[in-house]
Amino acid sequence: MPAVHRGNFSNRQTQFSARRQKIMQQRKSLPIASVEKRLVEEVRKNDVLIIVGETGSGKTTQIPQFLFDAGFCRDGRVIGITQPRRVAAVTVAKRVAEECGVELGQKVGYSVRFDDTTCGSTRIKYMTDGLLLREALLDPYLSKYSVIIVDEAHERTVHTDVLMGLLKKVQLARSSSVGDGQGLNFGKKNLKKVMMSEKENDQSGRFHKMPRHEKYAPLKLIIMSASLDARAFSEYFGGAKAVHIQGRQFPVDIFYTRIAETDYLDASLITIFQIHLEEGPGDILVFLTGQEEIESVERLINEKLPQLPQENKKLLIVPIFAALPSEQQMRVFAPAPSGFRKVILATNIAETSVTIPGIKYVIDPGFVKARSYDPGKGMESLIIVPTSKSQALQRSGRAGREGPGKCFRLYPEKEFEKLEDSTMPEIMRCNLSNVILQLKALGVDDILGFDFIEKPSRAAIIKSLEELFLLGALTDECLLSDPVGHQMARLPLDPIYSKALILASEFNCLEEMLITVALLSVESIFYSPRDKLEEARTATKCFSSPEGDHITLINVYRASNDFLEKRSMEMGIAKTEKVFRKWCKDNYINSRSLRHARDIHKQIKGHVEQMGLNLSSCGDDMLQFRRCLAASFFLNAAVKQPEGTYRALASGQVVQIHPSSVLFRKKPECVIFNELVQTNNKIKFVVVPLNRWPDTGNDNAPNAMLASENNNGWGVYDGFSIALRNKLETSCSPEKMNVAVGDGRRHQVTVFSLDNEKEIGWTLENDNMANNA
DNA sequence: GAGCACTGC
Repeated sequence: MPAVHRGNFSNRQTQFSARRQKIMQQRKSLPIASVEKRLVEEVRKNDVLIIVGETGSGKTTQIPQFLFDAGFCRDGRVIGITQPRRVAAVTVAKRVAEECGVELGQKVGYSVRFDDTTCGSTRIKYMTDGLLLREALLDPYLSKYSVIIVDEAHERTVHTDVLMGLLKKVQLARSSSVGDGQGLNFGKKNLKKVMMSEKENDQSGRFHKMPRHEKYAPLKLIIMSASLDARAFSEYFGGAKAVHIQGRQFPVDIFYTRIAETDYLDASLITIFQIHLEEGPGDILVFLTGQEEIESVERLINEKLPQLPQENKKLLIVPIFAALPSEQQMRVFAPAPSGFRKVILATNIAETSVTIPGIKYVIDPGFVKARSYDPGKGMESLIIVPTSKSQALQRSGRAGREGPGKCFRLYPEKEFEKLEDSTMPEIMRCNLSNVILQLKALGVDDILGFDFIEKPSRAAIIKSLEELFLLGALTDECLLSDPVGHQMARLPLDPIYSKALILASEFNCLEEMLITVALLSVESIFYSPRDKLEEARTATKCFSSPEGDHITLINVYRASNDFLEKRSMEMGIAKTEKVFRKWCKDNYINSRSLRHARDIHKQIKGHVEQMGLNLSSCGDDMLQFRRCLAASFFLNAAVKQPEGTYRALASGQVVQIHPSSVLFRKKPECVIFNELVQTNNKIKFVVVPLNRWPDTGNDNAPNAMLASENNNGWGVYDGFSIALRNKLETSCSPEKMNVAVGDGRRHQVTVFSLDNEKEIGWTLENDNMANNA
């Protein structure tokens, strides 16, 4: 290897200082630079400050540096900045470390799940909002922070919403009514009162005043938001002051159609060609609602393209959506070949998560596929709905990042005025079980009285409280149970998965359950592109198990493990990584999803080991594992009906097994499922991974299924407990069962024995359950 | 024999 010449070195020095100088200039030219003094002054004067910063103002990178320079990190305290997304936390931290001229992970660092670069001397810490929530579990007063900045608050993720409610309490606790160091006690409520009283008021959320405690210095809060939503935040924080910072965005001309379009896909197609033929150079970004639309528009363009004159055929179509393998996603960043115009067909991923360079034209049909949750049916749905005004603004802004742009909204201007101002916050349309479990763990006992910026419906809260109760996470008084509730709250998983792990420890199949919940926690690991459906099916067939999807998933995981172990002994890590991706590709497995599942597996394994759970394997005894699945997922049980559909026991909802399940044809008598999804308003269903009900039994652990005629009861009788909707629970043994029934009505209950799937009748009456069989 | 936007711990 040639020696490094002195000349080389000083050359690098020069390059380095040239870069520093450039960074200094860039910093100074940001719109925010001129208001540094004023901003710092406002932070000193106000405990809560709302900062409305337009795109390109530099607020995210500059404000933490201003506050650091103004002395907000004295005495080793930290400025924390939260982001809704990992990429943002990582990239912004890298940029700020460079601007400060320090090594990443020292004065400036980031912390996201699976990746923490911070150390004891970190003073400016970028992180995801969910991670700060987790931190609060260990340190309820967030004592090391002097300032917490919640960035992108207008996006209103569940984490952001919960965080703001929590920060409001922490701030109060750290200034006037400081707690006694035992956590934030916000008042206790009795479960029965909570569930039964319809006249709850919101007063109960105020927590007990406690003597002033000198231990904690006051906490400054900064909420950064886009303009439309600033007022809501200000009101929530008692009329907090809002300041506005100019951005640096190029003008975008907005065009509307004269009349409403009946077919927005067709309209998109026409607009694409219109821009291509009539407008100057620049790439086009089209917002569509999903993979299916993207693929069909791509096909339509390619069909029309040959009809164009030779000189106009230079159009490059690039799709992007989250489920697309990373290598294909990367294609959007590559510049189009000379003379070509790039047309990017994207889902919402291009709205905030991915910034694509070179966009001059945006086509916005005005629709989005949105998830919502019906607490009554316990069912999620994905439905195409109109965007909100702020979403439309966000989309059009994508055309003005590098120069003036144009946005074509495929609806009339008067329709825009009718749109909602902002998208409904996620917390209003999701299952709250996880949120509630975390709040309980943070010492918030009265969920109905919690000061949410926007309170979820009472029905949704009650439903989730009930679910947590049935899982054993809450006591009769609606407090976190010990140890189960506390253990569940510690695990970064859906509560039902956490419970499954705890039970698996008793069933001696924790290793199998760890693999299962890791894989259930990620996006599907099976990748089947439409044009290669048959090949994909053949490839995945060798993993599939007649015992259900859960066991099929375990088979894939074990196969990938075997492959990795064998290869990593033969070759280095880098090479292993490469052949691993090849292995995934050959088997039609999404390597990104599998990698993600492996990360989760590793993290959760660490947690359960710390918790002292019994990390054992049931080996090839899958019956034991299926018993454990039945006992864990009893809330998600369904039984076959005469006509071949299924009835979900918890809700009575009629559902069907999704064709992607290995049990789709088999149609076993009883199943447990992983999710219930309704798509596009039809009487659909989707029951993803299923476990076939065990068909051979074991006298010592007689698992059975309970289903009452009027859908009021459900549960799995596993020799330990029966859970019944409407009044809950009791312990029992096979011989003697005492089931408390609050409404005093007679319930006809059917028990499906696992031995031979035969039915045994039970009558449930008041507090007694008598065997009818 | 159908299809699932996007994040996050």
